Parts: sequence; C-alpha cells; structure tokens
Amino acid sequence: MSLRVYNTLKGQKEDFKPLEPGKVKMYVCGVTVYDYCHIGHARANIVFDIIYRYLQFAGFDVTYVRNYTDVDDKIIKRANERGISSKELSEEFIRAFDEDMAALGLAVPTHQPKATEYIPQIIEICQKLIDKGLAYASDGDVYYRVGKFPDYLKLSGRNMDEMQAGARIAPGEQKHDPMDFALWKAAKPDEPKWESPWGPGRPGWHIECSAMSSALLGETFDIHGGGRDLIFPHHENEIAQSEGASGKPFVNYWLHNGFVNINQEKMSKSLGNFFTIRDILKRYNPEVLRFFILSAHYRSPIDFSDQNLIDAENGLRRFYEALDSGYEAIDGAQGTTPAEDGALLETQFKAAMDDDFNSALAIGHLFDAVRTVNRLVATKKFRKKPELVATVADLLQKIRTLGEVLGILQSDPAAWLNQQKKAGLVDLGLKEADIEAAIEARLQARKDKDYARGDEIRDELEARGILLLDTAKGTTWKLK
RNA sequence: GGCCCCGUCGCCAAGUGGUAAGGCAGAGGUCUGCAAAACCUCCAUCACCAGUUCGAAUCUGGUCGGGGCCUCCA
Repeated sequence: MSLRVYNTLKGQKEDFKPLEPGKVKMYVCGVTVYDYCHIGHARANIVFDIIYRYLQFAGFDVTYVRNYTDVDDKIIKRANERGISSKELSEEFIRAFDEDMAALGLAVPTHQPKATEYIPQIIEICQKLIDKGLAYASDGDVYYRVGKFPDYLKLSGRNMDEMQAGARIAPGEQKHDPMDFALWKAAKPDEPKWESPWGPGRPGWHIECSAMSSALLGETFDIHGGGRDLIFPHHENEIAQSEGASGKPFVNYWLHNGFVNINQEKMSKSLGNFFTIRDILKRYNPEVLRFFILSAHYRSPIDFSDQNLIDAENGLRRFYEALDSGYEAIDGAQGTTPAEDGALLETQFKAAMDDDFNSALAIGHLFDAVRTVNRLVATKKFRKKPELVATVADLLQKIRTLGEVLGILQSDPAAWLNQQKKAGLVDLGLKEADIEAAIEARLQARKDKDYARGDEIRDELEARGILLLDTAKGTTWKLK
C-alpha cells in the first residue's frame, strides 16, 4: 500500500511520489501574527502536524517549513492602534503562537522563517519577474502582470473573464490591470520599510511565501499546504510568482484543509463567532481538541460545539481507561512477542493514513483495538494465560505508538484520567476530600451490611455528579 | 451572477461501482448485594426523482436543502 493524497491542483487523489526518493519537502502557510490564534488555526496546524508525523512514520526524511508572516497591512494597522511598532506587535504574537502550538502538542517544524528575514530574496524575485516582463514597477510599487502568466488560475479553476467582473483597483493603487496584484508596496509614512531598487517599501501580500519556500526548499518541492481559503488568491499568486520567476513547476501536491464551522456556519472574525485556542484550552484538555479535530477527515468541514468536544472527551476517555486497565492487567509484561492483533491494527492504521491521511478511519481502527484489549483483559484467569497477556502487551504498545503518529495517547493513563477528574470536580464545586470521606462512610455501612445507607450515600454523590465504582481493589469514583 | 463543496442511523463520523467502519446515545444479556465500567447481542439502504450498470451511498441528469470562494482569513 502506498500513500495517496488529494491534490487540489488536479482535483483528485494521486499516488504520492516525492521528487527525491525517501525525502519530502513540505511548506505550510503559517499565520499573520497580529492576534491570538483561533480554532481554525488550530485545525490547520494540527492537520499538517499529523501529516508531518505520518510522513516521518512512513519512513520519509521530511523537511517541514512553516512561516510567520510578520509584515502586513493588518499588523501595521493593529500596531498603530496600540501605539507600538510592528516589530513589537509581531514578536508578541509569535510568542503567543508558539505557546499555543506547544500547548496543542505540535511537533516543531524543521524551519520557521519570518518574512522580514527574507527581504533580499523577495527583492530578487521581484527583479527577476520585472526582467522577464511578468511584473512592472509603478510609482514605487511593483505589480505582477497577471495577463502574462498563462497558467494563472490553474489551481483555483477560475476563469479570468469572470474574475475581472468583480476586480477593481483600490484607491492609491497603481495597477495597469485590476487583476494584477502587488509584489512590493511603496512605504507610506510610519510604515516599516526596506530599501529596494524601487525605493523604500515592503513586501506585498503573497511574495514572502515564494521567497521563503524557494530559499529553504528549492524552486520545486513536494507539498504545499494551507487552509482552503488560501487557494485563491494566495496560493494562486504564489504559483504565478514562483513559476514565473523560476520557469519551473513550483509545487507537485497542493493540500488544503477544510474549515471549522460554528453552528454550521463559517467561523470568521467579521461574524464575531470565533474562539481562540486559549479560550478553548481553559475548558478542555488540548488532547481533547486534537482528538476532536482528527475524528473528521482533514478536508471535510468540521462543526465546533461544546457537545462535539464533550463527545471527543468521552471517546478519549475510553482509550485511556482501556490503557489504564490494560497496563494494570499485564502488570509490567512486555510486548516482546508480536501478536496477530497488533499486526492487523498496524496494517489497518497505515492503510487508512495512506489514503489521504484518513485519521477518522485510523481512529476507528484504534477503537477496534481498544475493544480487543478490553475483551482479552476481561477473559477469565487472564493473568494465567501468557499468550493473552503477550497479545495485550503488544496491542497496548501498538496503540500508543500509532497514537503518537496522531499526537494522542501519550499521557500516563492514570494521570490523564486523574487530571480529567480533578478538572471536573472544580466545575462541580466539590472537593476530593469530601468524596473520600463519603466513600469511607459508605464502606463502613457496607461492612455493617447496611446496604440501604450505603446506597443512600452513593445516590447522594450521584446526584451531585459523582459515580462510585466498586472494584477489586476498593472503591474509586469518576465523574458522571 | 461565476466557480466549488456537501446532504450516510437520534448525534458525531468513515466509506468514489460489489452489496453500509467506528464512537456517543438506546434496547436486551453477562458480571455486581445493587450499581458503574467492561464484554456479548441488537439497532441505517445512504435528501428526493429519473437514468447508466449484472450490480450504485458511490457514475450521469434533474429537484430540494445547506455551505464555501470570488475582498482580509486556517
């Protein structure tokens, strides 16, 4: 089974063949750093995180580049509003971004370039495009002459005539044609600026990705990713810039993740219905958010709601409870003997991920493995059956290894469950000591065969959201 | 208006020609003093209509419904 990916450029799934066998060069558009990241950013970054992880798991040597766009109209505007420099503002939000991504457990990319560190390369591309007649300087600005690039709109599948109907030239722009776009913008007063052959100015909107990707990955590379909304104009323009300048194919596989919706509607700042990652992590474990996102295919829209996150939390709990009881049951036994069930799980997992990174299907297979573990552990005289213990040990090992590819199931099971319980207690306004005291009281009542009193205590706790569990090792509790 | 996507069990969600994964919820059972968890069993013909095909959730056309891009956006 080999990897297949959906390529936006072709509109279909294709066999994935890297330029250089065994190596993958991947670029993903990062964020413009002027505000806190929202859950849409979380999805995009988590999705490409697991693509990065899976490619490595599949044996590729991956170079992963994710940029920071730290010069931009929105940054300038926001910095001016706050009376600080663009640099101060962008540095603040780069830190915030890094914190958020770390909280979400993302692997760190190979390179994380900043646009402002690539100004010379940006100017070079602009010059090359001017030399080739694909761009022109106009009153300190530089614009891309879209009409000179025949492949324009090949990614988004649009048509020039229809696009032109809606295009217009904004006041202050010096375009020859409404469809042309800015590569370089002359600096206005109080704007960050760099010297250039066309006077002091700053990069346009799309050029930095062309510059950084070619500098770090070469003129042609394997994978370019980002959200669907970047297909036009951002990625379309990147293609025009990069292929225009180099005369070579820019990217072989374009991957785009779907949106996060709120109540079936796109989340957006203009609608005011967005949640920041920080907001979410106050209420939910980061792994819950990741699990929720990975429980749908990356190209599908996903609906964000409390109920859906609670469902995800319950699903994750099933994993951790199985891991917890499984590890306890094997009591330190190692999965030295590869078992049939474990091999099957790995085969199915790979098949799912090979099919355009179908994490939802992969998780389904992991759930199957959980049931197998639970079933075996519940077998009578389990501990006296070495072959079953070995199978469970192997399965638990596999579940964790494959979980790591998805960035989940890496916590200590008991600790994770405990942390969930404690977080829930705070919500319920209860203290652990009170519960322990109630358990003691009930234990005494049961010793005295006063089951009525015992049940009464249990019912009282249940009414407050706590379930008591009688196990072989004593009474524990969990959130209802 | 142009381009594009989606509509699968009560909910979430896989499944692009071969007869519907998985999770949650629900029903019955095993276990339990009673419970909980776990396990076992059960629980959908895929918005609608018409085609293509030996065979369609999967292909084609149409209808209805929802969403996205075309302006900053993951």
